[in-house]
Amino acid sequence: MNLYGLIVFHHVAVMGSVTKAAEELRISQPAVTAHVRNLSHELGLTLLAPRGRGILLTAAGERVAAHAARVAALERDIKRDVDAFRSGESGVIRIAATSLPANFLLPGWLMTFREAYPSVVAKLVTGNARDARRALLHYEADLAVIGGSSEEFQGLSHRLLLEDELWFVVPAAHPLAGLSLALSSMIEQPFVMRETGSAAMDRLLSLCRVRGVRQPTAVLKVDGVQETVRHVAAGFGAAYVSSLEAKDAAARGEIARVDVTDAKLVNPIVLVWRADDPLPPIAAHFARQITGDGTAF
Amino acid sequence: MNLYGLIVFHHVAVMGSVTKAAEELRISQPAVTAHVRNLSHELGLTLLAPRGRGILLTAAGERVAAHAARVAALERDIKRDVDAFRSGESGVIRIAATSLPANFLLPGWLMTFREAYPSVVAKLVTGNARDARRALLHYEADLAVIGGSSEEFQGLSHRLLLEDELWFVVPAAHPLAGLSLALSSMIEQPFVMRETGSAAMDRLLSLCRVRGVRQPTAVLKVDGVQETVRHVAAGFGAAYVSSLEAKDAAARGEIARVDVTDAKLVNPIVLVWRADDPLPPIAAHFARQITGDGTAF
DNA sequence: ACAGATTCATAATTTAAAGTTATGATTAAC
DNA sequence: GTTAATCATAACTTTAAATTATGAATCTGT
Repeated sequence: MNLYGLIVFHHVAVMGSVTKAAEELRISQPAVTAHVRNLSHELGLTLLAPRGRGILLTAAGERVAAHAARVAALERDIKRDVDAFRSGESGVIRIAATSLPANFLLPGWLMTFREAYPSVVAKLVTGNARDARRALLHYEADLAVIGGSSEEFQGLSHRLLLEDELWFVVPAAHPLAGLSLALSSMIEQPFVMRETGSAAMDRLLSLCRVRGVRQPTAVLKVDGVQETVRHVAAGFGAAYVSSLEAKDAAARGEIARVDVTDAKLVNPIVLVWRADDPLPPIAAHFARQITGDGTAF
Repeated sequence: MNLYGLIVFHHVAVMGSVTKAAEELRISQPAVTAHVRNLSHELGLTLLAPRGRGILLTAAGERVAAHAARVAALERDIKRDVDAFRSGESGVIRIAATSLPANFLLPGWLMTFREAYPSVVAKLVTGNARDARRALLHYEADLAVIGGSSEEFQGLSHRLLLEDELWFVVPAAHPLAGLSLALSSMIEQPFVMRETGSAAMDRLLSLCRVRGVRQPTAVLKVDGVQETVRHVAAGFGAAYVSSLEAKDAAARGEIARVDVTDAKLVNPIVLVWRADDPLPPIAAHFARQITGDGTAF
């Protein structure tokens, strides 16, 4: 079915005149007549009847005109939505993130963003850094926020968002609480570790290998972001965690930091996106918000 | 916006392939590529991204594809409805009728028709014969059922549906009940008449004029179809009415017929339509039902 | 790793659609 | 009865949409 013919007929029906429809559409009157004739032939219905020196819609014409109005309305609606999408007013932001940013950074960022763009829909998938990069390359996400590694990657661009300090923490009442000491001493402590490798613990293990210090021993293996800190607070042992994870509990006096003078690592948290193709406008807005600059993404 | 381009893109989105979409649309692959390119340019959005040796929809593409699916669905819906309309399965029958057929004939006819065509919508306007003809000529109705006159009319065709007998009726207990007598005697009775001229009473008045008999005298003027018979039954006087109006009351013994030997008129009831243009299919079906033949309307 | 097949994009060309101007028939208006 | 308005038709031009042919990139299977 020729939908443009329907749109032309819609104008004829609304104006009640072939000539007026032609003026509105900025085409000639015979062009409108031809469209109506073609549509009429295609549908097998007589749409117009001569009425005086003008025209009048037949019953079939009235019925088809009602449908034509629906098409015109749908077209307007699509146009409106596409404009909103192009300008970045609405759309879907698909984000892949590792657990630290997914739990400690993105909730706040997305909340702020939502105030400026209320019609945004965010889809957040949490996984490890490899999952996140795979999601980007498989077009399952448009942005990734990855904590713990800032390696270059084929086809991906990245940008440092912040450098998260890694802290050794112990229960608040622990003898080492608040002290300064060397890694070799700290490592003697029993550690609470994440079951699935966390970026922080990976960094610690490789640091020990480099320094020739023995590997830390796990007194407890837990799963989940909050659980490590909770179990430290409960007295199970020390842990090596992101300052973001530890900050709140430390402020509440549940755990305490230990200053290990020869192990001051930071955990880079980077924004990653596909290097080649442009971000959806709404995702670009979000990226500009969290990087705080007007770089083209 | 080029809606056909959207339809083409819809096929690409559904098939996930330019080539498969081209096969489905029975056009060449470069034609599909060109449509997508044009649409992309028109909307100012990148819709497709190369993915391996195929393509993948971008976020914008997904969003536009969702709209394209709506357009495709609407097109199917319109096609379905237009087919139903063309075949006469559905549609609107606009009927203009005079009061007698509107009250005594059309209710039954429309009820029967509705059983065969449940999705029909009937619009019935009641008026006098002139109103009904005007409604036809002004395209406000497609069919008219007119009682009482069967004159030719410019631009209108007609067909006799039935010949309704006109009866003189009196209250059941009236001395004339069931008798045979001449018009000159009958006319002495006081008559119940319709306020607005009914076809039956018009015929009676002109008959009296032709026969040189004096005009009947009105003992009561009422308005409405049923009211005349009711007031006769109540004993107000005689009346000259359609057999259709009187039949039920006569069968219930509320009124009685008087056989006036020299005044046996019939009231032709005709179906009328515009001579020049074809009836809407559904109206043609209805016309065939009530005429009981397969004449082309 | 390489030959062959698949998929999409581009270029050149043809075909079909859509648009134009000019003009005629019909009807309304003065 | 003349004039103006409206739509339909015809002849022609322009634009859009299709075609075939071909090239670049990528996957498949040996």
